[in-house]
Amino acid sequence: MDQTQALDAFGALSQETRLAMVRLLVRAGPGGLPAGTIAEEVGVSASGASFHLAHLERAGLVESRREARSIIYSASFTALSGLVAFLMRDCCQGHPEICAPATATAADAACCTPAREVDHV
Amino acid sequence: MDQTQALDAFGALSQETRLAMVRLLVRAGPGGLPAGTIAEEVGVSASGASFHLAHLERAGLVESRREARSIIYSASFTALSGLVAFLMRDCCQGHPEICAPATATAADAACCTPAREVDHV
DNA sequence: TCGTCAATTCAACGATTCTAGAAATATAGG
DNA sequence: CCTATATTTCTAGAATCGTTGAATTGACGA
Repeated sequence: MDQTQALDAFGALSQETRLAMVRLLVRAGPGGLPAGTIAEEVGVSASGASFHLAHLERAGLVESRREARSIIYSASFTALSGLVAFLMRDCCQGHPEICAPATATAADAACCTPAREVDHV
Repeated sequence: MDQTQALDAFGALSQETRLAMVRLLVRAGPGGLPAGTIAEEVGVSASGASFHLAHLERAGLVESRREARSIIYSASFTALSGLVAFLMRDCCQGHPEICAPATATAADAACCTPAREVDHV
């Protein structure tokens, strides 16, 4: 994730409807959800949902696939984790003590395995 | 960091000049930099810099203090780490395997101490 | 107090973004 | 082939954002 991609990602996440969509899709998991369900869930019109989902897809934060009559959108976990990494790199830059709270929070979320068990990417 | 604060933070970071300012201030460390230096460094007019710095301050990402004739801006490491935590929480939600790469990247940056040495915040 | 330097505020303008509804496209079933 | 469903595309208008230059405020030294 370079600065330009991060800029696009931040832009995409800086809008209430789109942030809600991403959070919804993260909760939904890799299976994703059809556009219509997303629209209903976040409370926007079909065309509005399409506009924002297209924006998110352009920014690389979600992916889409057609499935019969529906188009299924799912969160791009690769992009999200890349964005976290971008923020961490910048935030940590020479300030070890700073990032620790964030890492601790992640540990609190009881989902992130310790870094030492993970191969460097 | 709640959703509204995150929204403001993303909005603040979604603009080239402002992202550059934050990165500059992170590099500068807690000591910060005067507005004039920031303006020169990122290549914008004095009033433009003031506009964007005010925006960043409203979003809580930077802090300011007067020092003689200058106003010194510095990054809010608390806010930045809060933003990372927000993203981690959402990103990790039920997907342990996802956040690991981000954590690994942070470890690569050779700046984040292992979470177990840190008190939960 | 006056002049100067550092920074902010203000006003105007162009550009981008968001929203809403109508029309178009793609898929499936009868 | 016709109809219904799911979604996107198009168009237009309102709102927000970013930039610029001029005017203003605050702090300092002579």
